[in-house]
Amino acid sequence: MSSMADGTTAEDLRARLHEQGLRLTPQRRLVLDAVTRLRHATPEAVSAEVRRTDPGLNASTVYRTLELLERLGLVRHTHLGSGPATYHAGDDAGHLHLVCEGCGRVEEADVALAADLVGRLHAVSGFEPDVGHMAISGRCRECAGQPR
Amino acid sequence: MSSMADGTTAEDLRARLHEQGLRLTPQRRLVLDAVTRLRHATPEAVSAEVRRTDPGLNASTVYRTLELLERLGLVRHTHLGSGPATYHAGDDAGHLHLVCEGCGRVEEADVALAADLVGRLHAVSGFEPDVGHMAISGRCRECAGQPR
DNA sequence: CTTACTGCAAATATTTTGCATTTGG
DNA sequence: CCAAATGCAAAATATTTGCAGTAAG
Repeated sequence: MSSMADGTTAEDLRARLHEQGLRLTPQRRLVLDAVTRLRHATPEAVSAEVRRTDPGLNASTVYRTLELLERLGLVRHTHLGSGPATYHAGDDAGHLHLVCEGCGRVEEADVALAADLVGRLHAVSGFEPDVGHMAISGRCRECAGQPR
Repeated sequence: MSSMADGTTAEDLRARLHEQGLRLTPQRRLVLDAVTRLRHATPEAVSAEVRRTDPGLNASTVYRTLELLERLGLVRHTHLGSGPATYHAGDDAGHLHLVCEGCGRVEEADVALAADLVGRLHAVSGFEPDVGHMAISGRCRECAGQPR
């Protein structure tokens, strides 16, 4: 019940680590699992999730592991507004993040919606947006009318 | 040399404050001046700037003042990547922020470039983006090719 | 065995808060 | 005068780091 297609991801993980003389530890497996399962999880949330399995797993290990997994290209992080960054599995990168200033919820939207913007930006200033990393704040349908 | 058209802004500030029974203090004037002069300044940068005039001005006053000015609609903040938020004068809001992951520089672009995206998002999910608050990370022309 | 990894505790960095004193109006 | 604002110091939050012990391969 802890994983679905995670067998593949775990193999990936092992392979990527060994390529660089690094080791596959239970902690690293747990962190990757948690990020995959939770979407848009803060380091704090990841810690809470992994501790359900290993209550002794330390926060600094979570931070170090997230950083490592990002270097390996297995997870990515985005800054959604004021709080801590949120992490998501790397193969889950193909969407825009819509952050509601009213209720704080995070929606996702197809990156294709930004195709026009990407093209224009590139034409105008040579800037190459990292679309999957883009956080757009605003108001969701429900919060749209309300004052604040 | 400390202000150009700031006389207007200072009047604005006084008026807005008095509307709500609040007071115009030298500290508040200095903070608004600094935000206007520096573009995209972190609270830290604002502190440094105001201390050039008033070395005793406390950091917590800067934080409190930035929050106040934002409530009054005179400044806005944006989260540009990992660091602290950056503040800019409110009437300076009409641009997108392009943050380069390579060199860290912040470019600005016309909000009109995002018109298509805004329309599509609204159509698809009812989401109303706050365009002036949008931070887009990616690679600027200079850093575009490079590995990382 | 060897060296990478973890846990822990302490150090940083950033922002917030309570309270006594000062000050704008 | 009096309520609002500041300065200061301590608290809260978020993240990083050094190091001694543990464990992957």
